[in-house]
Amino acid sequence: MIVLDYRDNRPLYEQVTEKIAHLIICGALESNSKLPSVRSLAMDLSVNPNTIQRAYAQLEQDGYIYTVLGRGNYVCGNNEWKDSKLRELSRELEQAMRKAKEAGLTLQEVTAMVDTVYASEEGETK
Amino acid sequence: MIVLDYRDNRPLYEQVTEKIAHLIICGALESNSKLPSVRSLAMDLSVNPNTIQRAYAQLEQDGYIYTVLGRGNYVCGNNEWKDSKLRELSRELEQAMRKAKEAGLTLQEVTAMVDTVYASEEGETK
DNA sequence: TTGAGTGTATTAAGACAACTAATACACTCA
DNA sequence: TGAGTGTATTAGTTGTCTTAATACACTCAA
Repeated sequence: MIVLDYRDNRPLYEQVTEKIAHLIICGALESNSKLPSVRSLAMDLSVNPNTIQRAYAQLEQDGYIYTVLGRGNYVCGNNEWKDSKLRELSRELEQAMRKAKEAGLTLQEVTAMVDTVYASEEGETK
Repeated sequence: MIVLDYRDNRPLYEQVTEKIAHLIICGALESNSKLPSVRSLAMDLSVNPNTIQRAYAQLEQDGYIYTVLGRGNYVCGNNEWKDSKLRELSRELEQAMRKAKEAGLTLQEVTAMVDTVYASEEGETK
């Protein structure tokens, strides 16, 4: 299911998190399907169960999966993770915008920035 | 000039940086006036000169002060730090905007956000 | 009820980075 | 030339991050 790269100097739990998130985004893991248990995946990858536990906790935090105690971990319904991520990024954007305004960024300048960012590719603004 | 707070768990150099930046922003330190030397301020605060050196380096990086080798550190001309900070925050804003767009934030939504942020106080957009 | 399978919590060891200090070096100017 | 200034190098201490070891708690089928 997953292969760890020990030359990668990022932590193991982060690699696991990223790879599983990628599988979910790609659609390789269907909604509500069961993920491998903490212990079995840990065995597969030859790491401690806590490492997988941390990755799963992160994935739950990010809205990719949900946990049922004593039963296992499951992939969230479609787009739940998308909404979660969008909300988070929107919060960050608004915070950055307020700080920039505070520092003196004018309405004209931020409007120009929006135009630039949203014109940089095809008009996929729905 | 400055009092360090040892209950504050932030690093000393950061406290020094912040307090001096505050004095400059408030106007308590005039443009082109000389700051205490690395060694004298270190003596005052009973810390190592390197700690002050690091704080001054940060302040220079942020555009608050400038250094003349062998002579000392001086407060920058008005608004130099302002421009520097504005540029930095603009970069961060644009980056946050691109990420949010990537995650699916629509043009309508970001436009609404701009309206909200820039309407929250009086129209000081010049 | 019980035991196998599951997630969770606590604690500790090792690696690593951040912070600060000690010290030596280099520049300016009276 | 020497006193005052900023700069660079190195090292010790401290704290944080990552991972593992281990024990605890929940679920469900037999």
